[in-house]
Amino acid sequence: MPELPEVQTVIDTLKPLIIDHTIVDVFTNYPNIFEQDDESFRLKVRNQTIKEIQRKGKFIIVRLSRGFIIIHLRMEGKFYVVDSTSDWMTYKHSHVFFHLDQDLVWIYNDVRKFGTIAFVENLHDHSGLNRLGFDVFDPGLTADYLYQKSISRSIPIKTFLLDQSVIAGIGNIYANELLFNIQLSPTQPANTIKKVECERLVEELRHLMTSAIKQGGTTIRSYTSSLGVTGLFQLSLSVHGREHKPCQRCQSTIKRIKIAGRSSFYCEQCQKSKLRKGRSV
DNA sequence: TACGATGTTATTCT
DNA sequence: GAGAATAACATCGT
Repeated sequence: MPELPEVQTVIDTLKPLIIDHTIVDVFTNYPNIFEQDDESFRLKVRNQTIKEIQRKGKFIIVRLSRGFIIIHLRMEGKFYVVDSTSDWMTYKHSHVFFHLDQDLVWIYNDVRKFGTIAFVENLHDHSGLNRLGFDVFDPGLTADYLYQKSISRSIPIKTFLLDQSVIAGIGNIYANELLFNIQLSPTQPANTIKKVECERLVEELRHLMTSAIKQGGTTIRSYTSSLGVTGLFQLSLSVHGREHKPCQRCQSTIKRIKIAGRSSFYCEQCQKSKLRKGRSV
């Protein structure tokens, strides 16, 4: 699935295709995708016009004339926008079909069916959105904020970075990349990270995400953004997926371990865990 | 063949 | 409350 840069790429690609179009009707062959009853979802969005598409963390927010559609692509969700006269009925793993005006079909496709779609009248009605901390690019995300949040957390820094209620938008790939870039061990407890390291974390995080978005998002395995636009950033990954390969900084061998059930790639030489008694700022 | 792994999040446990 | 385990599902590689 899409990480934040892919979500942004999907939004950028989708905007010119569906904004100002009206949803004529909605069909699904897998109602569980919806967080509510599929018939009530249909009645809520029918005859509404798509006004804007934005993002918070990895949630996609589609603003309608009245209310919002909140979409999370989870692991493998993606969109297609096709002409209604094409053979869209035959697409594999397509689960939701938004029939738009001017003979367009906006399709939600999800091999693993992990994604979610909901309609809400107001953004604060959505529990997933409510849980999120500051988005990666939200000015409220500062080193100080991160430091304060880390004080009560003994979990590995990598797990802390993946906690969407702290920072919204970091996924497994970018957590691995980020820690490699600033040379922190993924296993180091969050409450041993110094404030100056929080500053570097925030700075490098934005730099990493910005350059990934510029390159159209990462593609690993099955992901393609709408209309088959494929990201190119996977060529730029420094550690993720590079187990047994030489570290690009020191040539020693990249290791892979499990942290909180997620594959974590790192260099034992460059990313040594610094054990500290307490911590100084 | 069977099992483990895959970019995520919410829920349920201890 | 914090943190770990598990579930939702399909596919691919070992």
